[in-house]
Amino acid sequence: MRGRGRGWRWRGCSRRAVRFLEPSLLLLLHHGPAHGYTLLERLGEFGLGGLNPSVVYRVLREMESEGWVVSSWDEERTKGPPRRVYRLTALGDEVLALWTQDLKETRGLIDHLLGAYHRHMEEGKGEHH
Amino acid sequence: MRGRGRGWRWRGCSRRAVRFLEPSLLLLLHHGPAHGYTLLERLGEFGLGGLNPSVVYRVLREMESEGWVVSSWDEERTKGPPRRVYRLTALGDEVLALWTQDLKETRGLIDHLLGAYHRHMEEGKGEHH
DNA sequence: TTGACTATTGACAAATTGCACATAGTGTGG
DNA sequence: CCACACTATGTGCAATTTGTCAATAGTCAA
Repeated sequence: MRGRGRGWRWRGCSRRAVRFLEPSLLLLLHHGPAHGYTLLERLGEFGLGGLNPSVVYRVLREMESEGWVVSSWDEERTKGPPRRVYRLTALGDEVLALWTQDLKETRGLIDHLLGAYHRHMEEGKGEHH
Repeated sequence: MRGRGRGWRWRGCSRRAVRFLEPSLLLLLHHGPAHGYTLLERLGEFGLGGLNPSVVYRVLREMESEGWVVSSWDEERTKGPPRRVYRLTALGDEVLALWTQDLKETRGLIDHLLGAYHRHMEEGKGEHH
């Protein structure tokens, strides 16, 4: 059903994207308060473009229920319906720091994997037994 | 319910581990055929120790149904019940190569995120607004 | 008043993951 | 022989996570 090409790649990319959603949002909010919709658009900067808006809004509400961010309705009415403004809390600040630790560990794992792969490729000339 | 400490960390680690399971197994099998149980133990080398065996066996069977590996029962009886021997297929070899590409992309995302974080920390002295 | 665009939310199906237990062979001590 | 520990794999289901579709709602312009 997902022989290789699309299925495989889509699966990998999508799940990867979701994993980086929280730290990306926290980082964006570290620059200052922002609307959900704005965040949604700026996620492209982190390679997370094209995510389903529902997913992003849901994660934002979850982060609020964790106390990492707080939201309030934006008073100034521009075009469109009322918008939520999210801003980082002190806890969210800490969590972002923890996330960077986690990301460093993850990068370490990746480096180890890729290192082992390339070493083995050079030794064995890419042959598998 | 998962205020911060354990819940957060466990969640992150466990899910991360599972994400690296497939490439790790493929890489281990790239060195040569192996039993599921052996693979299970050697996963520690990639920081994936302590995974529930069921999870690993399940992924192995999934990879077989994808055609990335093939298995057969080991004839030589040692201590314990019959064991499956898994070996990589040519397709599995290709998929491993694709996985390394994916891992490199992922590392790129992480680098970008961490880079942005540290740059912003230096500029703004770690203050959030 | 219709349609397009901005913004957010809700509900439910589909996929993934964790866990507890089932099965099964072999070796060891009493 | 029996109980137990250790090796090895597999099954089934509950819990969690993720994807998708549609609902709501305000503004603007033709």
